[in-house]
Amino acid sequence: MEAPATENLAEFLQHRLDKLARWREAGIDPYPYRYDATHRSDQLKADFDRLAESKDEVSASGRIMALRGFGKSTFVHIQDEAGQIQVYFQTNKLGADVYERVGWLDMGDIIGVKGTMFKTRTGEMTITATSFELLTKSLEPLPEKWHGLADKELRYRRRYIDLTVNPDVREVFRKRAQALRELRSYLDGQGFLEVETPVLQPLYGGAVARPFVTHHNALGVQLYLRIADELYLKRLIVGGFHKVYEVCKDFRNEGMDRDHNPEFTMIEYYWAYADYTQVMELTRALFRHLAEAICGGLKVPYGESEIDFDEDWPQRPYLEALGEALASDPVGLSDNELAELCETHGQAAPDGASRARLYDQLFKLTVEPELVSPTFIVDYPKELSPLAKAHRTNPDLVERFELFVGGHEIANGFSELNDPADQRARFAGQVKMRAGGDFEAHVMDEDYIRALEFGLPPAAGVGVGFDRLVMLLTNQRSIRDVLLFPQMRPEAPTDSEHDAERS
RNA sequence: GGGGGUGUAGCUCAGUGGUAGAGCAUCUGCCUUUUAAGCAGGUGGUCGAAGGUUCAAUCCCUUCCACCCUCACCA
Repeated sequence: MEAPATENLAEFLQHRLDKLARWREAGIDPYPYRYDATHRSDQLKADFDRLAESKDEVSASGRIMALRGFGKSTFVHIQDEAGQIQVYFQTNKLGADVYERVGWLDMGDIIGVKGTMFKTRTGEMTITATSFELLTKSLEPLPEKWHGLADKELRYRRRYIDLTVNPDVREVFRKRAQALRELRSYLDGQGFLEVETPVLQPLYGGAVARPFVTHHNALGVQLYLRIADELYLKRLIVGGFHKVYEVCKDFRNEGMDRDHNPEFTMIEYYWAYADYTQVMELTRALFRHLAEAICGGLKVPYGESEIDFDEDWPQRPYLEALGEALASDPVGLSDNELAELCETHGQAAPDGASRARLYDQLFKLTVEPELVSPTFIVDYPKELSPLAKAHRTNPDLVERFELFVGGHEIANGFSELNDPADQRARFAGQVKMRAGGDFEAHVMDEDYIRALEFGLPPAAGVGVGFDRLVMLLTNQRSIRDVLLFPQMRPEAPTDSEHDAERS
């Protein structure tokens, strides 16, 4: 165990250990095995009138979050998953011997209480204890009770404390679980089959990103943690499933910021015999369902503004949206002119940037920040999308959409490219970019081409950034606030650990 | 990687080139319907780390570390 940093902490720990010893000396195990409470705190409150009237014996368990002693009586708030309930200990109710043990309790201890319900003079619903048990002794101090734990680093590193003292954090993760549940039931209801595909992949693909690399000893091969599930899910469409989806943990070996964590959750769904207009409609219906289920309505507060999932969701062609923002047709501009525009909009393009890349940068600078209410940007240039099918009316474009909400990209989908020759050519283009130093470009995936040669029916698919969706639904501005344990730099080893490593 | 910020008691935060502060928590005492309990008295600090300047550094300088914000990278 880590040594206490200061005298104060050492003293604190010693006091707790002394009390722990007192329980043991009294023949009581301070870490017993189970406790069966009759009620949760919210149930006691909801059913209070009946319970107070009948004087039925109730029991509850939880962590002591407040403790006020008055000599021969003591008030305690215990907190369970649903909230807090007050407990009242009195000498003449418990007897002097049992009441003495109340003095062995501390903030943070976990106890079980039996008693009956009543209201104090100030009207608070309270259990008056007829007996109680220590369920777990706590040896660490809780943070300050009024301000809670505010330090973000400590909140992320010691999420268990954050969850204990900050109830709204618990609420965010309840909503996250609810969103996932609703998403599954919605897709299941639409006839989608939930599947699981490999996290460890011999080739990575389906997105433009650098992978985490690992090694399998038995096979003696290099493997990659998946960056996307796309190519496996489409193989399943080849295999005859009509509608599949996966809740995918993906891994990308890239920078971290407010919108990016190296591991994150993507929802991908693929629908055979459908095109991108149909998956757009499905995505819209899914998001509206989630907003209603999680937020209780289609108008969702987000920061200073509000996101309205109820309005029509406009579909704006990529080049048209870009053209409007630039006040000239981007197709008619030379690469040099595009690069100059990047500069005038505040950010120079990297040297030798491809045309698609210049478009992309201009789009991010001018169009993307404006897309607060849900908007589909559709029909992207081909170079940006090596897995999307060419547009049925314009061979320079692909049938692809990205959904923007709150200024962030939330979903991305397209009519799937199913012509094996075209796919091979696109992969070849990617391989060339890769040879040119672009480590994020796709690699050639022969097995995937073979699957297409076997025959992928017309299909469309979507990837949804689930963490970002949860950010919208819970009004959080950082991805770290919707991940229970966001990626952090490992803590520096303590001196003792350091010594242990050296010896 | 660039720019900005933060780091002082367990927690939330003040503060100063000359022996370190508050509130809460903690400890002791009093108190049987309290509730940010109260009253009285205590304990608790390598002022993120290492160097430097200085008679003297928590404060000024340099470097480093962690975290936050921002830009870049990143579908």
